[in-house]
Amino acid sequence: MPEVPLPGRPVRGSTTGRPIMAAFDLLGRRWTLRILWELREGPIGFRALQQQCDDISPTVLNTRLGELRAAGLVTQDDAKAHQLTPLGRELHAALKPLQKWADGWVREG
Amino acid sequence: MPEVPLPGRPVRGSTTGRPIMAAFDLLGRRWTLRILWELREGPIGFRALQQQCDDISPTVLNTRLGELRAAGLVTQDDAKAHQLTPLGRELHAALKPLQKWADGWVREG
DNA sequence: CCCAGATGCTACGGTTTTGATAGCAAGTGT
DNA sequence: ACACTTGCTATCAAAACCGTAGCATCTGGG
Repeated sequence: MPEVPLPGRPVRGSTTGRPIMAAFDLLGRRWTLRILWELREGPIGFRALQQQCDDISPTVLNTRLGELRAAGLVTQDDAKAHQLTPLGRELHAALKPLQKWADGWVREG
Repeated sequence: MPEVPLPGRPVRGSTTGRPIMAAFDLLGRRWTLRILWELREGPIGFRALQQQCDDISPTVLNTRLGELRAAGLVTQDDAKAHQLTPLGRELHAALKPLQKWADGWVREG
């Protein structure tokens, strides 16, 4: 896995360690936002999640899940199902305004 | 420029045209979130913006600015300075909760 | 027990994105 | 005229991403 961004440490594109920069690095990777989004309904298996994500390639899905786990946003239970941690759920909540914005984008853009 | 995501049309990773999916595609490209963030203080020239963004390569910066313009989030004035449109400012506002979340990430993660 | 099908992933190779560096054309100041 | 800045493009290399195949494990019959 190519270096997981965490707050308090330098990340791709910023050496300051500012948390928002770590978030930008993490979320600026393809599929990351989408995966977080699709995890909102609770625990889900690898293949089911893959389908929810429009058949994302298993390579990338697995990489992203690893990053999200390392970042403390996702866990995997005994049955191998993936789900959001409390922290992950908070992030999902923080993305709600984004959805609202996107809906407005249609009309204005 | 490789296909700018817009709401209402298929994008990378989703054919539904759902606005949030277009947003995920756009924001899931490297540097996009950061650039929006650094534009918050008003009009800024290309090279100054480049420096704000930790010396992002001009190739990518220019590509991203083009995408953001096509998406209606950024404009360029007569003096070539780049700035957020009203829509862009709304998006920036919608990202505020993300910053707040990131600050909490430090403590919990 | 044996087989078929499902599940969680990993290996591999090719394509696309991203990036570093150099540098040009136009504008500014002196 | 001259140096310097600014906005950006060209070129090539590195990294990320993707599609496909397939292996190992598990589950549910029969």
